[in-house]
Amino acid sequence: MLRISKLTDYATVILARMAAEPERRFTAGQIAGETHLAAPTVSKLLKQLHRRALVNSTRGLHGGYLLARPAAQITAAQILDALEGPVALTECASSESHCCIESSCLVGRAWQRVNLAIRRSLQEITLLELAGLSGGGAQPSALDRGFPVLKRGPL
Amino acid sequence: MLRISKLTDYATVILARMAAEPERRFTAGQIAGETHLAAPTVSKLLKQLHRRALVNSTRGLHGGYLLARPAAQITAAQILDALEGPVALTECASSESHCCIESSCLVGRAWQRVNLAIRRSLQEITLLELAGLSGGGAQPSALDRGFPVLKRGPL
DNA sequence: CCCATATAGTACTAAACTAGTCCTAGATTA
DNA sequence: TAATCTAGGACTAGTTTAGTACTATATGGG
Repeated sequence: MLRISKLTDYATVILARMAAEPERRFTAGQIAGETHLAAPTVSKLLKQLHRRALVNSTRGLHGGYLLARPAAQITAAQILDALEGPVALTECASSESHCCIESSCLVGRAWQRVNLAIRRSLQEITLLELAGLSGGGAQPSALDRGFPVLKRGPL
Repeated sequence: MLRISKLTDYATVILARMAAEPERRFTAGQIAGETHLAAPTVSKLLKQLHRRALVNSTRGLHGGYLLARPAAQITAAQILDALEGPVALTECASSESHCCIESSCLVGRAWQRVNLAIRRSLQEITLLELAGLSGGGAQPSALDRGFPVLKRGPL
């Protein structure tokens, strides 16, 4: 039903790999080898993640990539936004669209709210949890505590 | 970020229109005219909705379509399933896929859970709410009561 | 100074999917 | 039996996605 693109999925795999060794500087080739993803694809995605400030990069010999901030501070929503942009569930849910049936459309607002709800849920999921590193501490993760993922509260 | 196809969106528009007059038998042409959607598209979608048992049809003169059950008993999840199938957020979240990086993939399970969470939220939204007909009674809708949309409870 | 190793950015191609159209067949009723 | 409706499938054009290739730029070591 709902889908994220393969590339976005790959990006989470890449970021999860990096999250597992936060101190290590990875080259694109290393990540490709260790995740079994194609090298050019990994490279392309890392560039994009860099542009969106999810990873830091250093060029040249001994260069590579590092997470821009701790995995606990990177959310699923940020990753999706970085790769797929602020696209919405439906076209008319995006900012400046004007679909031609707008006047007779009863549904638009409802989808927007569903959309917002899903966004919120994705904002509560961190890379730490996506990477399966949430630790099992006293503080259960959004994914583990049964569920929100969505928070109660005013829309 | 997340997207449903235009056709799915159209389908909700169609169903919402029908929900507004539950007693009335609509022809495909009427719905097209009243929603400003293209007639062949409406026809195609209604056929599909019929196959998935969301609407009843009668052929012949004075034939047409009716909702198969009250709008309150049709959920957003059912509509999405009818049109887009049980596709999942990622490929590996679907039933019988085996992606080649499975062994080194840390992320799969997490996406599956996110996926499930979103499904649940969609199951709580009825066509009545999508159509903006939820009435404003004493019982606030899933969309209006601030939010779940996701229910607390074990995953 | 020059070369090897990295990332940065852009352009391009092939494949897959989506949206939309058209045509033929079957059912119902006046 | 003719008119009106749905059923089903085939087909086409357009868009999006995934993947590749190429050039430019930065860094550090011999």
